[in-house]
Amino acid sequence: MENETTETRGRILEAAAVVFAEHGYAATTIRMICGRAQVNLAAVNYHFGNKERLYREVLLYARSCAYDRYPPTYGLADGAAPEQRLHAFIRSFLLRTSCDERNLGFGTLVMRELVEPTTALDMLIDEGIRIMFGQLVDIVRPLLGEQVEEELVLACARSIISQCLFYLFSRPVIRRMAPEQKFNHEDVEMITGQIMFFSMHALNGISESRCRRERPHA
Amino acid sequence: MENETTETRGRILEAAAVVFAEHGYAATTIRMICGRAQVNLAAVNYHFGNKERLYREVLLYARSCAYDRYPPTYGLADGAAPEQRLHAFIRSFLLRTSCDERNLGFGTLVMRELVEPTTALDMLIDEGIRIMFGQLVDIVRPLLGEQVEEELVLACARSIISQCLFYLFSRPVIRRMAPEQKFNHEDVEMITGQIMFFSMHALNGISESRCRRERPHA
DNA sequence: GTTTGTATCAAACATCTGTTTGAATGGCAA
DNA sequence: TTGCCATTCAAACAGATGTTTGATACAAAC
Repeated sequence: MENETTETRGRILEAAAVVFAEHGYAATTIRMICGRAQVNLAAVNYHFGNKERLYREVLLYARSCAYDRYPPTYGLADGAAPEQRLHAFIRSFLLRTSCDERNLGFGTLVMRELVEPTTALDMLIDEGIRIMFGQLVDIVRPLLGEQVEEELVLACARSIISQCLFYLFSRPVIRRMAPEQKFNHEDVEMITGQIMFFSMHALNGISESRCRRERPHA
Repeated sequence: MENETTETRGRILEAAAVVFAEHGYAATTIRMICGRAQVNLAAVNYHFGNKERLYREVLLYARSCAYDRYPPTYGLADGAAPEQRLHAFIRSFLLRTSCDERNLGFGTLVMRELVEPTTALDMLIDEGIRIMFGQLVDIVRPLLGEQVEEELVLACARSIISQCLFYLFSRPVIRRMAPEQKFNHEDVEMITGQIMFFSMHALNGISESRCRRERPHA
């Protein structure tokens, strides 16, 4: 055909991302996807083999879309200070997993995969989550001062990433308890600020208390 | 029959909680539940009407079991200090949502409901989540010092509850990245300690920085 | 004993599911 | 043209799903 990947294949991929994100793997039917993509029912099995393989390709496709738009260094200058690097990490994470249509529901797809793991979760962990968390750990380490145990760095990194995940997982609740929250770019800036505010106070406090322990009554 | 609620009904309720927690609403079949409960296929529709009404009753049943075992004041003496109250809140939250079989998968059920809301989510929010969060806010407020804006209290409460939710949502990932973590009672104590460590440093830092702003150069 | 109402059961129901099939289409090289 | 190949399509497939049905069992009430 015209392209190496046919147009039909692309339409299925985009439609499937939206439908899988909205309903989850089990509740999504191939008929929903084909209806939205306006292609024949058999097209999914022709182009992707079966539903599960389509789902795996959707995960990879949505992830590459979201990461292309919002890489972990989004809006960050070279040689920035650790605090700025943390700010950029949190902000790009929130943007990448936000409901922005052009992310193709990446955040929601991963969220669902975490809650109801399929065989695709290992793929996501090995090729994405592990790297992402490692980057955060490298940002947090210098913020905790010198000679800090790695276990403490990991615990702090978990505390920080958990605050980012909160606004991913609790979106349905927040939407009902605080409908004014819209999760647009403006809200992301504010949420980034709140997470930074809380976390930097924690990191600075931990760092200081450890200095005092090293050199008491100084 | 012998009891006001028949034995069959109870068996279905317990079996359904486990199966719904394990597979989610859509992927759970009535045949799975009845097979596990060793009752006839028609028993679900006889005792509960249909699958959705059974699911709602399961949510309420699992919640009451989990809250009976681990109330928000679990292990807390009267008149305890705010910091101890926060410790008890975090610990009971983690225990209540842990994988302990006698919680009937309450944590997992709520987690799934958050990710894929049904009409039952409103019920959970109005009768549970809102109250739980309000209790946390009341614990956090005195820890931030006097005359602090309510919006800041809410943001800090969100930062704290998000760390607790992390160990609920990310369990599948943690299980694969750090298999030594078992989420038993011992691990809960350790995780509680880590969340307290990070959060108290944050709260103290925020509280102090605001005092300094009130009385500069004091 | 007869009736009544609750509870259980095997079987069937209509519908929806993912997948397959075989024919039709259309572009392209020989 | 002819043959070839990738692609699309309507139709059908077998199996699973939630739900219903009508028969049966059984204890209590009359």
